[in-house]
Parts: sequence; C-alpha cells; structure tokens
Amino acid sequence: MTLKELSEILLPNVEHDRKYYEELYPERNLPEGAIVTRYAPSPTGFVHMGALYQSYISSKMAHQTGGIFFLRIEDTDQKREVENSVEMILKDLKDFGFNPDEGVTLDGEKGNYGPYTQSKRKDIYQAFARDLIEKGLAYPCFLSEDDEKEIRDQQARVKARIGIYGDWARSRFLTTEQVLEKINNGEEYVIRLKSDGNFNNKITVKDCIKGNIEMPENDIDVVIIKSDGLPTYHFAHAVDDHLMHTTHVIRGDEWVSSLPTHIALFKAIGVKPPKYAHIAPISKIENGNHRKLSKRKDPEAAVSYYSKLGIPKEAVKIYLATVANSNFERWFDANPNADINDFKMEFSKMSRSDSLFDQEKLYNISRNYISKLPATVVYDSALEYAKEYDHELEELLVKYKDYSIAIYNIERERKKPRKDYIMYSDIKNQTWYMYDELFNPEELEYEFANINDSEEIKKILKLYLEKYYNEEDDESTWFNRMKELSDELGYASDMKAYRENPDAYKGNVADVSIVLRVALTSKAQTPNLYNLMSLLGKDRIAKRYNYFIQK
RNA sequence: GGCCUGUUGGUGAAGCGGCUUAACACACAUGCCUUUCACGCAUGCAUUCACGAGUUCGAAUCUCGUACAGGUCACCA
Repeated sequence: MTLKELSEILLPNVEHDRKYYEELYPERNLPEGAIVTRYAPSPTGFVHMGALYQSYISSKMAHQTGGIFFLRIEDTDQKREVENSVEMILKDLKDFGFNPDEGVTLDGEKGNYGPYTQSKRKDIYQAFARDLIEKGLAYPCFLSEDDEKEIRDQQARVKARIGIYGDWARSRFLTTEQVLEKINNGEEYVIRLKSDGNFNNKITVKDCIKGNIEMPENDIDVVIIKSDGLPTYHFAHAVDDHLMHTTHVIRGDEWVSSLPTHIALFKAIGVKPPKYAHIAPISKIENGNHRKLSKRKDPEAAVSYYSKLGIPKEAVKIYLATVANSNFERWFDANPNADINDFKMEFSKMSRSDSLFDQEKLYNISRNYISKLPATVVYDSALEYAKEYDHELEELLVKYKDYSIAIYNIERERKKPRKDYIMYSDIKNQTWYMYDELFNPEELEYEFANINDSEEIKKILKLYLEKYYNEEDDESTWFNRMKELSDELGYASDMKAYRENPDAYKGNVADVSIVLRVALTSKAQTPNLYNLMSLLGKDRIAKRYNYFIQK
C-alpha cells in the first residue's frame, strides 16, 4: 500500500487536495514593505487589555505600511468556547478603531483568503496533513491517554526529557499492516509530525522584538491533527499563516517556547516561516511578583471596566501606545495636535520584558485628553456615557444642553485648560450643584472654612446681595465689588497687606469668597466662582443665599 | 527538573562602550502664582543601573557565573 492510499484511509472525506488550496489562495498583491498581520483570538470570553494591546499593535503595524490586518477566529478547542465572544471581540475592535480589513466581521466574512474561522477550515488542514503523510513526514499515533502518561512517568524516572519523540514515539514504528489492523479495531488515533530534528542542534530565530533567540531544534512528534479531526494550534498556525500570506506573526511571548515546533512545521510543509514579533505581556504586581494581567482574576483587565468608568477610548489607546513604544510620549508631546494614528510604531522600540499596568498613568492621560476637548464634545461624550450608565445624568443633560455645555466650558477652551475630569463618571460628582434637581440645601453638608459663624455668614451674604452683587458686572468689576465688601466688613482686600499684618484684619478676601462659594454650591472647591454665578443667575443665587439668611 | 527570556528610582521607561555628575513622563514633596480648587511655574526625589568576577585606558552598556522573576514543556490556545 502506498502512503497516499494510507493517507486517504487515515483522513477520509477530504474534498480537495493541497494543490487546490495553494492555487485558491495566491500571493497577495501588495506594495513593497507592506505588512500582513492578524489578530487571532480564541472565542473564550470578554476582551482584556492584553488582547486589545495586541490587536492594536497588529492593526497599527499593518496599516502604517499599507498592508492588511485580518481577524481570524481560532476555535479549534470547542470545549472552551464561550458564547457571544466573537461579537464582543468585534465590538471592541470597532470601538477602538482597530478595524480588520479582512476576516470575520459584523456582517459575515470579508476577504479572499477565508474562511477565517478555523472550525470551517477542517478540509484545508486535512488536505495538508494528507500531503505530509504522503511524503512520509507525518504518521498516525494510537497512543492512548494512559499510554502517554506511562511514557511520561517512565521519562521522569530515567530523567529524560518529557515528550513523544525518538524511540518514545512508539507508533512511529508500526507497520502499515499494524496500522490497518488498529484502525479496523476502531482504535482512535491522532496524526503526528514525524520529526527529523535533533535536540542537540541549535536553531536561531530572529524575533522582531526580542532579537536573535537560540533554541534547540524540535525533535518532538507534535500532534497536528487531533482525534476529533481538527488541527492543533501549531498546525493551524502553520497552514493558515502560510495560506493567508501573513508576513508578521504578532503574538504574546508565551509562544516563543513553541518556536522550534513552528519552525519545524513550516519546514515540513516546505514553506518559509513568517517573521515573528513576540510582545511582552502587560502585568500587574502582586505580593511583590509580576503576574500577567489575567482575565479571570483581574476585573481591571477587562476593556469594559474602563467603559463603565467613562474613560475615553482614545485615552486608552494613547496609554497603550505609550506602553507599546517608549518614544511615543515624546512624539505626542511634540505634536499635541497630531492624529495619533500618524505616529510611526516600530518593533525595535518595543519592550523585551513585561510592563506593569499603570492605572495612575492611564488616568492622567485620560484627564489630559478630556481637558483638551471642546465643551460640546465633552457634552456629547458625557451624554453617550450617561445613556448607558447613568440615567439621572442623561435626563439632566438632555434637558439642559446649552447650560451643561456652558458649565463644561468654564476655563476650558484655552491654552491651559482646567483638568477637572479624569473620566466621564466624574462629571456628575463635580457639577451636580449646578442643577436644582440635585441641589437640596436641607440634605447638604456645607464645607465652610475659616468663617463658620452663622451670624457672620448671614451678614456677609446679606450685604453682598443687597449692596455688592450685580448681575451685569464683568469679572474684574465683580471681583472689585467683592473686595469692597471685604473692606466694609473688616477683611483684608489686599492679600499682600494681609500677609504682612494678618492681625489687623478679621480675615481676607479669600475667606469671604469661600463663604460666597460654599453658600452657593456647598463645596469649598469649585471652578471659577464668577463663572458659576453667571451661569446660575441672579434668582438662583438669591434663593441659595436667602436659605442661610433666613435660617 | 529541561529549554527560553528578562532584571535601570514608587511606576512607565531612555540610554546599548566615552557627549550620563542616568533623559523624559506619571506619582510624591516643597515653594511661587492665585478669590477656592485645579492649571501653570520653580525646585527636590537612582552617588547609581540585581549581585559577583572578567574584557577594556574607560561598562548601565560586552563576556561569564550567581540570585531573583517571568514564560513554556497538552489531542488548550
């Protein structure tokens, strides 16, 4: 019996042969230097920072070279599949603007190199596996789970390397007759690579990020087709990235140790491996040790965590860019008005070791990002946020659109804007007192400071309303009136004079202004009082002050 | 245990043989400015690049060893 015939018995029902598929997916016609990358997640739940980071780098590297970024779903382990994962992945990629040019998309598949879901490519993998069997580069293995355990135990006993290789790969030595007999007995089998590698040989792989990595050559007879007929990750990677003409495989560095396997597989298939870029993980520190950010253990690892907080997507992107390329921040400072997509990302600037996820830094970036936004954009984003997470805020924003925009505009659209909000969930905490619906004096705690005697407070408020407040005043007039008020009541209007001789006064204009501020908003710290007063208007000011005067 | 990788301040890190008495940013601290806060400005914050040895006129940068950390050794990706 020929090997070809054997391959047909081993993998029956294969529709096409390898040659057919090679012709189906010709070389891509791309400009010189264009990079083809992919993001190839398993559908196992929500997207976390590490995955987002990876997809960012992949899409960026492809797009800045005029290449292709595609999405492939690696669902060859059906036990681990989580429902709706693909939808979640797609949504996050879209929200962040890491749109795949090809592959699985919201409205079906796109591109000429599909299918892009591995479970739909079974025939392709089997065609390639048949080809390997035919060439004597792969063989069926009938080792059961128990057999493998026994081999492992024995290897441990004699201190040999663990694995199915060399003489340990017992099914390698089966005759065709024995193979046929086992099949007839209904024994299950997998297809393994018949490795011709030597562990004592060294191979060198040039990683785009980590540089040259020297490793022993693979001599393990890795499984390429599982007993359910689906490929292992390793084999699917080799076949898919060959057929889809991926130029750069960008993935987490937990994969570097399987590099020898992958190199061996590409060699068996007879094609040149793609370039590899293994990115270091984003970690957190726990009990003094670095630990990769985990989907299960770290809620702050979920991309959705930041949506709930109202951190703008752009800010997250900027943060990821600073982690990805150490020179990004410099560039961003130098080009404050540039589109961050114009930044040229480079593999050579990526860290070889893991980075600690720095929430403070993310928040700082977010704060700066929001501070530079025009008030109308802050409004739109806040509304979008409120619609999903805060309906009370949503109602207020809808009802008082222009008013809200005016609030956000206080000390905003200028060179050095205020930086009040880190995230959209901060907005209500910092502006609630501007809305009568949320301002109920009976329930408030007023944060009076130096001046807290209620008679004195009454006196200040009363005099201010009667004599010094005028809605028409511009800011400097308004401030001068406050100074006059201070003088009349024995508070220093000149801070320098006060500092030189504090005992000569009851206090100073700052103390007085705090009374006016707290009585109006209940808070000791607010944006510019003049602006707040202008927005609240005469009637509301009088109403809020009279609450104290009549108390 | 084998194989691979990494280790620069509280954090992200730059630097990759002399221009480094270690850049920049975040955080922190102090002061100034100021009607509060925030902003802004100024200053401070690693005598030293895990440790030890070696190469060199010269090392954070090259080599070796040690320690520590991470990854990986599946019919999971």
